[in-house]
Amino acid sequence: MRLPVARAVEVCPVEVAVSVLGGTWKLTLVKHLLTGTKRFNELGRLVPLANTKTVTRQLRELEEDGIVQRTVHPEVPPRVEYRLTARGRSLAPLVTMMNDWGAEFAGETIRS
Amino acid sequence: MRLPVARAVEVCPVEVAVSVLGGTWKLTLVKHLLTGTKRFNELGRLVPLANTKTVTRQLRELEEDGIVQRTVHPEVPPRVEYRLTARGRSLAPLVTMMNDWGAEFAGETIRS
DNA sequence: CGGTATCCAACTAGATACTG
DNA sequence: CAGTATCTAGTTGGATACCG
Repeated sequence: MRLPVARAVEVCPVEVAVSVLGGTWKLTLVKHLLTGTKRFNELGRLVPLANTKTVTRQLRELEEDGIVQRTVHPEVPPRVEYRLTARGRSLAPLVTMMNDWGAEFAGETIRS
Repeated sequence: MRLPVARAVEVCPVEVAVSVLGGTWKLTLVKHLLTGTKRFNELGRLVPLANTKTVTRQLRELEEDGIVQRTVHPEVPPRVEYRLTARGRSLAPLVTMMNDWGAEFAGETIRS
């Protein structure tokens, strides 16, 4: 995981996407951000199995990769907002497909 | 990674898909299998950065999850073929999207 | 509120060598 | 050919506590 883009693309562009999106919670975070700007603890509540450290790291990597934009509002108490960039919003169809495929898979698996 | 399906789906169906498909080479293997049945070393050559151990494990997990079917032909030398199941073929649109998105991402990233 | 720091367990991945 | 065995390095994730 986290192969440099330049190498990944030589093997296969699919690898690039896996490299950028492959963190355990990344696509779920993107999914929630597709419904609008969110604050840090809001995202944390939406992904209850991940702890703050994990959420922080994955958001920072998404930021580095230009998927997410982080805005700090200098207030007390602090307010930090996360929103998708244009590149992040371009993931909408992909997230929808993964969501549908995952729901289908879970339905079949749990029935059997 | 590799959250049990039953828990993942409670959080979000996207997590299910990530759990099943999130291995570093899994989607690339699926992509190559979409073009037809392949033998073990053929797949290995198509994913040159992964070693045999890694390819083996990821194929086995895909098999457990009903994405890939493994057929051993009792010959000398041995021949083992991997093909997608119906569930595996249902990933075709997803793989295409990831491929296109990855290519786009790499293009933008390398240019800048 | 939105994180960091620390420490630690578990898993992943790779190199290399070997086998039925 | 299609793996397995062994050993090791590196990454991910989690619990808990603390900070500006």
